[in-house]
Amino acid sequence: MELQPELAVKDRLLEAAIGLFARKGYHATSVREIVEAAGVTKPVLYYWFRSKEGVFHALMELAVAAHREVIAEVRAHGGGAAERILLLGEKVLTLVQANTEVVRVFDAVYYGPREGAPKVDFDPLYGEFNRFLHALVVEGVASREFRDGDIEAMHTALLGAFMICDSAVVMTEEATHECPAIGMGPQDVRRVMNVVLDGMRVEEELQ
Amino acid sequence: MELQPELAVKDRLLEAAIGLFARKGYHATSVREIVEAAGVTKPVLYYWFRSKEGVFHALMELAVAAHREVIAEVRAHGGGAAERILLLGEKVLTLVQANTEVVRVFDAVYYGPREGAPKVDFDPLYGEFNRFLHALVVEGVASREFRDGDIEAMHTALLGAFMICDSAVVMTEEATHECPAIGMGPQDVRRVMNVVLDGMRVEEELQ
DNA sequence: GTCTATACAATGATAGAC
DNA sequence: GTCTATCATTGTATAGAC
Repeated sequence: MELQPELAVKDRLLEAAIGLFARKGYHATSVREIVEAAGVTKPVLYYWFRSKEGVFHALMELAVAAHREVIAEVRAHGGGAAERILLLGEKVLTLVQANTEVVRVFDAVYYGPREGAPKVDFDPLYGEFNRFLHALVVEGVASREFRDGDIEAMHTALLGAFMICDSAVVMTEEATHECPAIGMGPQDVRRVMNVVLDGMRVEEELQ
Repeated sequence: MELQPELAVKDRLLEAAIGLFARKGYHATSVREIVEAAGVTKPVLYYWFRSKEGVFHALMELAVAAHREVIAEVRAHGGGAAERILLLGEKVLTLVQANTEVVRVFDAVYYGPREGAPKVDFDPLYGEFNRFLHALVVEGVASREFRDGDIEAMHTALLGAFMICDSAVVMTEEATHECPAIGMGPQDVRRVMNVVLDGMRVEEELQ
């Protein structure tokens, strides 16, 4: 008994913070709102996390763990470079789809101003994804699955293809822009990334 | 005389706001900081703009005007679909490059939480770009310059290619992610978008 | 048009009782 | 561990003098 009684309150605070950070942003969310949503009082938050920023970093750790797991799965998976690239996009987007609120929080910090925002190292999230994708492109060129072309441009184009899909999932609500007629599920990431891959594959059966 | 004496103070306030919004974000920037940076006092800001949000909307109007002009230039330009798509990417990125601070402000609002942020209609900016790009893709398919493939996927992939280049320009400072070895100028947008276009062109001379 | 001075709500954080 | 009560600070915005 008394093993994990923390989880109740701590997780309630974290859950409340996710929702509020996603809706109002980190800066605009007050400690008072978080604790009210969690049904506790201010000192409780300062007890479990050291500060408002501590809540954010606890949230970050959870996201990094989930992200690492997905990358590891694709890393362990076999198949050609193109197929693994598609699998990577598909799996990460599935993760994004299951955690839109958390992604919204990170996107806001990533694209938002650094000053005044919580100090965050995005490398375990975006950096790892990015390096893995680059390695897959290099691998594909080495195995002559891809053309011996502009590797950095290929990498960047694939990254862009994934990023726009990711955005489309997270922005669904009011952003009419992004991808007009695409519902955006894991299958759609394949469609979009395949357009890029078509420009990378060696010349034989395109389509 | 007395023709445009407003411009001095008003523009100084606007310039100060751009810098602060870009560095600290809209919400985190206080009216006090803006007026101090502009060398005036608070009531002056409330006199020229109606509120803090009024400053933001004035900034938006300037951006929309510049953006509209660039789009119109490409619209008036001749050439094939692919060449006009590349020109569009190149020109808009040049505009982005010349106004990184302003773009940072809008990116933060676009990717950031809507609640608590100034109400903004992004359609004159992103929507117009998006629709024009889509039209160019449709045009290319109709003229058999592009393959008769997945139009929405092609459009989305091109959009992603441009967006990642745009991000790379704006995020240069501390974001090691995005595009690793690409400096990102107008030429680089062509490189990246060309990878996507290679997957769209009808089968003949790839490369 | 631009100033000084200030109203008034809300913020992040803490002291100290229980 | 969780509470009540309160701190100092900062936020947007305005009244009224010049």
